[in-house]
Amino acid sequence: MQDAHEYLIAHNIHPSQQRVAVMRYLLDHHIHPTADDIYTALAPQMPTLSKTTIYNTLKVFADAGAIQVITIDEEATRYDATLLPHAHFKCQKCGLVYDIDFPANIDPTARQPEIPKDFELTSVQIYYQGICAKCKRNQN
Amino acid sequence: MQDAHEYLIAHNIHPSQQRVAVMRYLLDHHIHPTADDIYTALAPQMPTLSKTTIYNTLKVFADAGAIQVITIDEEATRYDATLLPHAHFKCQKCGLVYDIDFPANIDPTARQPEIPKDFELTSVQIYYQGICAKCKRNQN
DNA sequence: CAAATATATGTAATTATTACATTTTTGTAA
DNA sequence: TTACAAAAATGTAATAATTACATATATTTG
Repeated sequence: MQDAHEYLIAHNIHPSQQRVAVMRYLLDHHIHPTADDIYTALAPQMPTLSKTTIYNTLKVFADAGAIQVITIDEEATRYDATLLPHAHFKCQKCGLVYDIDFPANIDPTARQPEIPKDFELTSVQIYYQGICAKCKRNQN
Repeated sequence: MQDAHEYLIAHNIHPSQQRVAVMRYLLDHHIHPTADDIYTALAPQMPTLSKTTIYNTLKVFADAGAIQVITIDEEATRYDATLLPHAHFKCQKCGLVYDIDFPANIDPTARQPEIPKDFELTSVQIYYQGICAKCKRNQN
């Protein structure tokens, strides 16, 4: 559980009240929330909070490389403050997105040999889909 | 360049005129089109074609496992008739999505050891992002 | 303090996608 | 072939995520 304030400063992001709140939420809830999830969670304690602010803030974070943008879900973009490389698994029944260790033999910080040499690589995302254990158990 | 009609039958999909047209487009254009791309391309030759039909058709294809659904792009879902496992690279400048060979040491048809044993795996998508060679050259 | 800049807010627009009711086409059996 | 049922296609309207934009508030700096 890191300090959101420090984390923002470390990424050269001015730590406004709203930004700290959003970042704290992301650091404390590794559930890959959507913009709406974050807004719904924070709005009660921040009556003037605007959903546009959530979107603006997430864009600032993403542009600064402070969070990962996850597009595994067709419906809505999800966000993840964990920068350590890891993959994601989306359950097709319940919709939950799980963290998965990165495949041992892929080093996402290294150049991927399959990509043409004159392409510049910025990020690697690995998305698995299937059915999670809980949903498998509940199947009739 | 495969025959769309045969391809549909091989996947137990009734080959209506519209479905054949959509599948033919996907087989002939490996550009990872959006639903709108497909509609825009086919509408001139099929005056009664409806965009809803495009969406319905793509859902039928996806459910039958005849195409891949690609969510690398935040804006719109993209579709790919190539079933051979491969990764994708999205250029952050021009937005083009390129095909990339799958990492040699990942066999997507095999069980991925990082996933819990009681999870059922259906698909693996690997998405790279960065800047393609063409856009790098055109940078000023 | 005052001006400039950065950040936040609210409303309205945009747009991909889906829901749903209706129409058309296709397959089948009398 | 004709009639009926099922499948597929169509059009319109709704939904919902995201963005554009104008305005307001807060913060920094001279």
